[in-house]
Amino acid sequence: MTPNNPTAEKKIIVWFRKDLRLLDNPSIFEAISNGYSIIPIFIWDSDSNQKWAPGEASRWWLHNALASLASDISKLGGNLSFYHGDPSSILSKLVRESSADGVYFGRAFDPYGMEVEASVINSLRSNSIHQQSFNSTLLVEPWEVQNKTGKPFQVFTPFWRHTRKYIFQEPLSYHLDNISFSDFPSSGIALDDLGLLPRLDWHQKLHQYWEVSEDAAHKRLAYSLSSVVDSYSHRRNNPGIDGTSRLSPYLAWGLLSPRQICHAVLENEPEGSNRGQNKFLTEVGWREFSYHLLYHYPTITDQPLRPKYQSFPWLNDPDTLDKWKFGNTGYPMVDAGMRQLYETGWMHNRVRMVVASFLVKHLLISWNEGAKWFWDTLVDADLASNTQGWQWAAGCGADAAPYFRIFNPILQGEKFDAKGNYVRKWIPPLDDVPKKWLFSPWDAPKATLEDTNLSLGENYPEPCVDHKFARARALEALSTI
DNA sequence: TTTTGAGTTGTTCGA
DNA sequence: GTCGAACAACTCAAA
Repeated sequence: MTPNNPTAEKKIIVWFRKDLRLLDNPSIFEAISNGYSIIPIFIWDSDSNQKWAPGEASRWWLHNALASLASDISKLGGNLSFYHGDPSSILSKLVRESSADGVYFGRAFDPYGMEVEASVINSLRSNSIHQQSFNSTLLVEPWEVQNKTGKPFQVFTPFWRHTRKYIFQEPLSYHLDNISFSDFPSSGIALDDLGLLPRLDWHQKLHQYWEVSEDAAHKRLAYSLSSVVDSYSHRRNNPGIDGTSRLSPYLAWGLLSPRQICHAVLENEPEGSNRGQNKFLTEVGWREFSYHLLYHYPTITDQPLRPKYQSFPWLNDPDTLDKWKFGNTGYPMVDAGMRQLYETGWMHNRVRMVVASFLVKHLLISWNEGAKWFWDTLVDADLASNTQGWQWAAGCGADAAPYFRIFNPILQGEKFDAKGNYVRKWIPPLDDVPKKWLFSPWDAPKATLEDTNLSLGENYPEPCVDHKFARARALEALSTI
């Protein structure tokens, strides 16, 4: 569509969704390529009735990411506008008012995002408004990959064998100075009026742990390249050190693209064949795999991928669930993880597996409960990865792991937090407890504990379940299905 | 269609 | 303390 007056400014609306960045953004690239000035907007379209509406920590991150994006845009002479409501009607109205040529946006792959998108496409089409969508968040879109029988993959390794080649992509090349923003005045509302920040101010503390901006994402990426990637295959398992990328929250709202990450890693080692690099890139692959699964099996957010798990005899035990949520199970490795999560909005990946296995197998509480809690408390909450991770832990997902794999929370601590830095950091009463009893303090002789600050049942709980008993009970429950 | 090989991240037991 | 086997047979991908 061309404007009636060729000398008039050509305008396009860029609808930011889960791609809150200026670099490597296909909507922006396309706008530049076509000589458009951009009207940048964000629409908050969730309400409390919507299933899997972003959780509290995620909204905190979103709020700050939007503030940062708005500031970056204003430095370039633009103005990011915010709207609250139904994207279809907002976009149609905005195109009319601004006489923009149309709308560019990134595609979604989660059930709700796709529903919104379908309705937007219909509504714009029926109003003869030009719209174009792009892949702005994945290396490869879920429908581009299939196995030889034409079906979606359900096992990671063959999936990655087919998709790994997509790591060799160049980020889109353009200069920020070449972006031109339209001076169309904002008809939106203030960021604060989107109501993203939780009413309780527990989120205030998150600021001390996270810098939320596109710049910060690149700083962290640079740190990962210098100090994480090469030693990733072993250091990533130790939760007491800074051995992981911590890029997940930046990826979740698209402050960084997976393509940017892969490209940066491969600049040092073009084949990506160094062990640490390969492992690191494989984690990006797991994110892709999670989206692949969510797209092809959208019910897995709530239902097990393996149907026979529908009859699993989960326990309904709110009191014990609460102990787990707030880090009071009495198992230091589990509690350290849950406390780190509640305090910082993030948990080390190794510990996520331990706490998930504990909830699902030791406590026999449904993975749905764990997924909901993570969804609400993680700053990196991502529906695809969260769903995939929890189903994996519960054994009902796309993973052929044998069912008898039950993490031993004591051994996991001894193995991966060998020095005890991690549990001591998050559970101060354990400070003086000797290493031998650090992960199972209830086994320590009374005399040993007398020399420490630890007082079981007072400043740290007794274990809420016996490991041996719980393991046997889990195997028994698993044998019933 | 049938068959075969292989599968992110583990634990326990006994030699 | 270390090491290999058993756990118990499942599901998917590909030949």
